[in-house]
Amino acid sequence: MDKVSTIKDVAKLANVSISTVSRVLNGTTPVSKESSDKVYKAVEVLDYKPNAMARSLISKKTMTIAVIIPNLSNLFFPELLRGISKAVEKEGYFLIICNTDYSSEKEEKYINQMLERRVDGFIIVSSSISNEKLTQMVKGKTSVVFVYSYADFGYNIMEDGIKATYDATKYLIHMGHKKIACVGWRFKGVNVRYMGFRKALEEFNVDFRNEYVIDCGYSKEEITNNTIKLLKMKDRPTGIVAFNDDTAIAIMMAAKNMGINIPEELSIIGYDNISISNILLKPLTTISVPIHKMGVDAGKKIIEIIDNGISYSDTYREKYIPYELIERESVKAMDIDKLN
Amino acid sequence: MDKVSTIKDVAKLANVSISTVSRVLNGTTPVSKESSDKVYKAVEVLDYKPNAMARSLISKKTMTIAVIIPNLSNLFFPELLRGISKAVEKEGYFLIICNTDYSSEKEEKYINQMLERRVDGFIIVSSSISNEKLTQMVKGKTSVVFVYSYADFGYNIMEDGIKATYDATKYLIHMGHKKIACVGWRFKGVNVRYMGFRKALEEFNVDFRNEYVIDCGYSKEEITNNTIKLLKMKDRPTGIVAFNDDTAIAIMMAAKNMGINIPEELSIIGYDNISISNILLKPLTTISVPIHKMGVDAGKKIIEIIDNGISYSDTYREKYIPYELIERESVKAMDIDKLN
DNA sequence: ATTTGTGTTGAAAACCTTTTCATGAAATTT
DNA sequence: AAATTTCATGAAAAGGTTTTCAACACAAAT
Repeated sequence: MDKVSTIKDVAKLANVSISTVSRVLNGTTPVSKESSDKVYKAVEVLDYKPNAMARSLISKKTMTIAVIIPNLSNLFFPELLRGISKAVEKEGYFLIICNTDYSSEKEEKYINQMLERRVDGFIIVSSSISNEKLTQMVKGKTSVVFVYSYADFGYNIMEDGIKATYDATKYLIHMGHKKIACVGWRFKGVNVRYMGFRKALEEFNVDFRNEYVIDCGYSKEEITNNTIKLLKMKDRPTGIVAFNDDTAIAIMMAAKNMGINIPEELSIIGYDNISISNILLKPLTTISVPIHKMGVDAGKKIIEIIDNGISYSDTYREKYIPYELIERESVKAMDIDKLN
Repeated sequence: MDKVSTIKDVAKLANVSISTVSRVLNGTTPVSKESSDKVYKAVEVLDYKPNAMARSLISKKTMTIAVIIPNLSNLFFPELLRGISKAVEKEGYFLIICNTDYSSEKEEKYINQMLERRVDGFIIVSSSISNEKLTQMVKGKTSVVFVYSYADFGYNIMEDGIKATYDATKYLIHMGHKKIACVGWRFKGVNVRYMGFRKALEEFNVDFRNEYVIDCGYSKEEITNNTIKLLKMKDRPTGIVAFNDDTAIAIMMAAKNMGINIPEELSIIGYDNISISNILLKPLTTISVPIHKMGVDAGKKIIEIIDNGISYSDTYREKYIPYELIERESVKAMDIDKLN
């Protein structure tokens, strides 16, 4: 590679001091036309590009935001990313992407590395790090916006997940379903979606069955395998609450391969309303969350926090993001005679 | 925010010199156990994190790769990104994402900014910058891998686009279609997909009609509008070659809304085989390209180039990426009696 | 007892900027 | 004409590291 030139080279070629070069390039102090002309010419000739790192070292700003995100396969995340990207790029910030693969070790490692890079802020999506650890690692050290994370500090963005899943489950119940399964992930810790699911069953007196709650993490294979197992049960469910659309889609595919018709023989309700959910084999009935807008909000917010040096020492949330249930074609009312 | 501590603070607290701290942290030179113990303790107490920028300033490595990508909405790109991310993260590199929105001005701006940031390398996807400009901007200055870009220097990754589109079109022809449209973008410059399309028509003596070539850029709205116009023609095509799956999907949706059945009344063949193309309303027949693998390849290659300081002054391509035509359900053989 | 070698260490230069401070010249005021 | 203000400029410090060089203490070899 060609040697890249420095401000020194420019100064020498233009026959002025380093400070003068800096001044004309940044417009900080007036400089004589004569000098600035010489500088511009030298910059042109040398194709000089100021070293952003040296600059950041002084300004203590990197114009970089780290996005900690579990995965890029579930379309939810790229869609969110798109929103974030849109919001921050117009303010001149850049995004550095850290793919955690749902691993808390990786997440921890990446957060530390980003801290070393002195990024101006973090957008942490679906964190899998414990609250204590999170507090110890980032609280008071940098600006953070959490999306779908349950941190007890910092700015938090998400919808009311309990209520939303409650609504989804209620919908299935109201459509006459009595045998309702849920498939999702991370049932050990706090799981708002599971909580909403349980709450609805309880409130409407629908039997809860342990064998109807399917924990399959985030891998397509596991979802497929567990779904097959679930649907092979002698007394299989007539409705499934999937904790996200990605899962719902995998379930639909598994059902299709088993020759089970949706929604005639199996109803599915999803969660997220990712952009493809309405162009599927069977358009998906789902909880719609304004993904793109959430991304934009997160992007705007992190910049606001950075600029104003706000620090949320307690959990802060302006309000829950609104969501809505979108009826499409993956859920069917149970036949009257089949009820019970 | 808390004041972040520097190597100086550590040195002072541990009562050793700066150099010693650096040495124990980097393991460059042996240090007495006594000293290193003190250093580790001080690091712990101060929660010291070395400033990556100061470090890069010396090492001249940022461990950062810029990905210049036109868009995040077309699923092709997140999928590619996933591959790139997978390949580079295991080598300790991070990705900075630059979303150009298909605008060459933005692309230029971002490339320059990334040059200022002294990223170790670039992966430029579907560039819309002219060859001369590209040469002037990056040739010899940094490591680059191009994906789907037609640069006459640097490492280039893509499949044989002419042949692939030729095959797609040929397929439609062999299925008995005589009235074939194509819908895509950027017809002014070099457009390999268009070239392949034309070549097939010519070779198999199928009428070429100017009103059957639809240029709609990359926006869903334009695709939808132009498709509606196309399908409202008195003598509308029976088959469409879409230059990518994203476009094919938009066409399918438009057709659906017009009450036109696919494939009975209209056949569509796509290009890319993005992961959702087989779970659509009508599973899409398409040219399958190993998107994820291409991403991985691009990631591996850029690191190899960075590490070995290779510089491809001419276009270099190991070989064209293999592709295949995947038959699904969006194309139908024309009825014999309808032929002609 | 002198030389040679080994193992630890600190001072200072280097990386590339921005910014403060001081200086000197020119222009303005008294 | 002297005093003051304004303007343009350069030298040097600062930002936080790594690395080179020199120095020192001590052990080993002559």
